[in-house]
Amino acid sequence: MADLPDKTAALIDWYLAAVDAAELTDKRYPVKGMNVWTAYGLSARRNLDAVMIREIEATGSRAVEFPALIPRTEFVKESEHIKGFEDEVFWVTRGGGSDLDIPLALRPTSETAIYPIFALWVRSHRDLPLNVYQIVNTFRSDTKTTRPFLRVREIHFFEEHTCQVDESAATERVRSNLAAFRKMAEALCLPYLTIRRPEWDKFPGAFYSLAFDTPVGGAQTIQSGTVHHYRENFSRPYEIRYEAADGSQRFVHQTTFGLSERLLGAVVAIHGDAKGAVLPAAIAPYEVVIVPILAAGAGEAVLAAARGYADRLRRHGRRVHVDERDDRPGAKYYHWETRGVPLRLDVGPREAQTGTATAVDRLGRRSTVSSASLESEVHGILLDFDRTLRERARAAFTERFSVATTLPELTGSKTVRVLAWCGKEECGHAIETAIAGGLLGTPEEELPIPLGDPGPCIACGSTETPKWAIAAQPL
RNA sequence: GGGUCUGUGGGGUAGCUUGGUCCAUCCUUCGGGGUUCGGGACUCCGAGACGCCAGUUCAAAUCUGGCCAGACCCA
Repeated sequence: MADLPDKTAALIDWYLAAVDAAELTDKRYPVKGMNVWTAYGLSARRNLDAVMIREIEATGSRAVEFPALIPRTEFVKESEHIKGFEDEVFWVTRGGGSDLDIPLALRPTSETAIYPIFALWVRSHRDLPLNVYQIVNTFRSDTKTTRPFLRVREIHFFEEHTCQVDESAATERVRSNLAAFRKMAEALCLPYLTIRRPEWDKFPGAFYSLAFDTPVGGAQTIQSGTVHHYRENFSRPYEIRYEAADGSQRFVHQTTFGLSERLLGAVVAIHGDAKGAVLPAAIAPYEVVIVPILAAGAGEAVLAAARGYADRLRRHGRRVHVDERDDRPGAKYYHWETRGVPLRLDVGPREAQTGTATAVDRLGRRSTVSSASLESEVHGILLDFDRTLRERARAAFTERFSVATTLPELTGSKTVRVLAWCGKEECGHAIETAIAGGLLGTPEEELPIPLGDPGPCIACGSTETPKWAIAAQPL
């Protein structure tokens, strides 16, 4: 079995090989940026979806689904939005043998599909807030190099769209989304920083955009989600109005919250090691794989014990697989380690006889569990596994930021950089050029490294309105 | 968006300049058999490819064009 490329030396090469080896996706489909979801990968994705659904529904959001095709006439109503997306929209221009009178856009995102209908749904302040989400595929004709999960042209997209009575209610919805994402990231053991994007990089049409960025090594980050405040930018062109209690007609203030399979990519990139993927229990297709060790003569008793353990764990809601393939145990260990399974239980003649199992978690920690307390011990091991993953990722997270005080320092940077920025766009672009990446924006929360007040702008030296900002390269 | 390059079994390669000797080769993968089974087993038998579509030619993996996919560089 070929070893993976070194993760610290060549992160992207490691990532591509690790995703491939874990069989999370098959990238041989002959359309650029569109990959096949394998059974294993789809299972992980559905578990990820379940985490999103659980946390967003806890905040009162309900699932809807809108069509994938949007008439050009609706698509073009908000000018900033169109400018932002027109270069990457796939158009459907023919139906059967004839050209369509009105071309149909294959949604790159769903504002323009949803908002004409929101205008029908929202009549009164009693209809508000309107909080709905959908998990659908969206399409963007990205011209850059595509990468499984991180940059694809068919995106598995979670998008919440909301309508609120006014700006402050919308701001409150943004905060609620940030809190929901905090819980999702907790389940994925994923550290991140919430960053307010600069004006030129916000979502097209948004009032402001907040993004969740996770440093993954070197100066590189993965943007794993965004929350946008739209104010009335869309409700005006789409005429989403309501009658307030005082009888006046008002436009709603809107927000959106977007996530995608990038989260899965971020999880692989953050937790994976030299053996391959490492998946937190919340999204692992199998939380536990049982490997029966079928030494000559003891086969039946061993298999019976292994299957018995699996049944009991399944009754407790665990996702369990018994690897009964005719293969040697060592080969099976590597197989499941590459796929990131959190916990392995070995059951051989010894264990079958003593009523135990040998537990080895994906971090290589070994213990013996006894049949009598199987369910609770496995539960405890998985909790500890996630906790350790979280702590390990958090420790690495704090080391992935460093302060830069001059532009030349940004060149060839080995970490994400924290720097003082005056807020001017031209200075922002100078910073982006220097780091050969992006100015992610200004952090919305405390940074993981100690900081005083920001000094003069790293680009122009102005001391008027410097703020701490983050510069990085996209993976 | 512009440019350069690449595409050979499931994965990695040789062959391409100068068309025929080539349906090759190694490590793996897959199917079957046997010996095995507590950290990537061994062995035997077998399967499997020239990105796609045209063109040139007696003859195309090889030359030409278009398309698709991928990599890198520039904007």
